[in-house]
Amino acid sequence: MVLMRCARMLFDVSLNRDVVTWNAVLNGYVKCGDVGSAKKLFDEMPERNAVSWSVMINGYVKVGCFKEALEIFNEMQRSGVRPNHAGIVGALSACGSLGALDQGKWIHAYVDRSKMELDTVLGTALIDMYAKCGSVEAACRVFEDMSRRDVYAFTSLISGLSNHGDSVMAVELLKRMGDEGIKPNEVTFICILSACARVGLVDEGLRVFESMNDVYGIKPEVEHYGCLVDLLGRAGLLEQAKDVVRDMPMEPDIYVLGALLNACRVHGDADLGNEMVEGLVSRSLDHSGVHVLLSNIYASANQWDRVERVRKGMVEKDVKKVPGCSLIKEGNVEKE
DNA sequence: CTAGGGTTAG
Repeated sequence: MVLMRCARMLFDVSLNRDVVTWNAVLNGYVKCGDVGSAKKLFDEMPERNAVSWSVMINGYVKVGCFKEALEIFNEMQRSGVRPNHAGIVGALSACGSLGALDQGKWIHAYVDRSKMELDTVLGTALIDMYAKCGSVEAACRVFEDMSRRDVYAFTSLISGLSNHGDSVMAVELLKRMGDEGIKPNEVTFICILSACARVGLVDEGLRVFESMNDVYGIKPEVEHYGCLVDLLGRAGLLEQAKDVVRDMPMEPDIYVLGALLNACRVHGDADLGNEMVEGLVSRSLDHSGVHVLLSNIYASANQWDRVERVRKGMVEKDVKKVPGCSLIKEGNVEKE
């Protein structure tokens, strides 16, 4: 933040300001997450090239303003500047988040028409866009069209297949990665494990979890334990899920416990849910989502007096939580 | 080659 202000001052007094320099400052604002200042500067620029536009597009994507990102992309088309790979990738990512399939298809056609090379980054962006827009078939086609596939491309398709319930294909892709000599990473395993959890492929999921360390040399992190607890919990194997939480080599985080609580809700084990929440409070782990889950557990078990107690406790805790939350957020921003 | 780009459970 402070560095950015210094950079801006230097920029303002410098005499030799070409597009490259303007873009560097523009990019500085975007890196700080300050798209507002970036847009102001962008509007003042005497000359803009493809990089200027792509920085703005990706700046909006980064802060979740996907509509604005697509508006900038369209404006770029009107102004006659040809988009570069980065601009296309940013626009595709916005399409995926908005579920804008038609716009995404148009961009795909544009990529083909202008003979842009389908490299791993552009290919992954297309796979991701199609998968998020609900067209897994198109995502698969792009995947096969690519001349080279890396771990991002594989993981993106695995995630897409998983979200559409095709977990068997997702696990098969893990095997295919081996055939193509691509090493899965920690993100790949999160996608595979959650694919197995979704459709109840318990044995397959357990095998994959074991293989992480044994075959691929990747130490499971807390996120992977969260998937494992979810896998067992959804299948109704509450005791095994509880054992995992007890024996895991690190402190369970809110998602691990959330997965276990959710399993309690689905399988109607209000007592285990209650036991867990007491554990949570004693370790001062707190999250409003836990209270929502807990009250759903009691509701499923027809224990309405307990639902009421959770509701009261929630209100109290949420009031206490507000200053703490804002402190943490400010701390993070100040680090920049 | 440059200022710019892709995957994540709940």
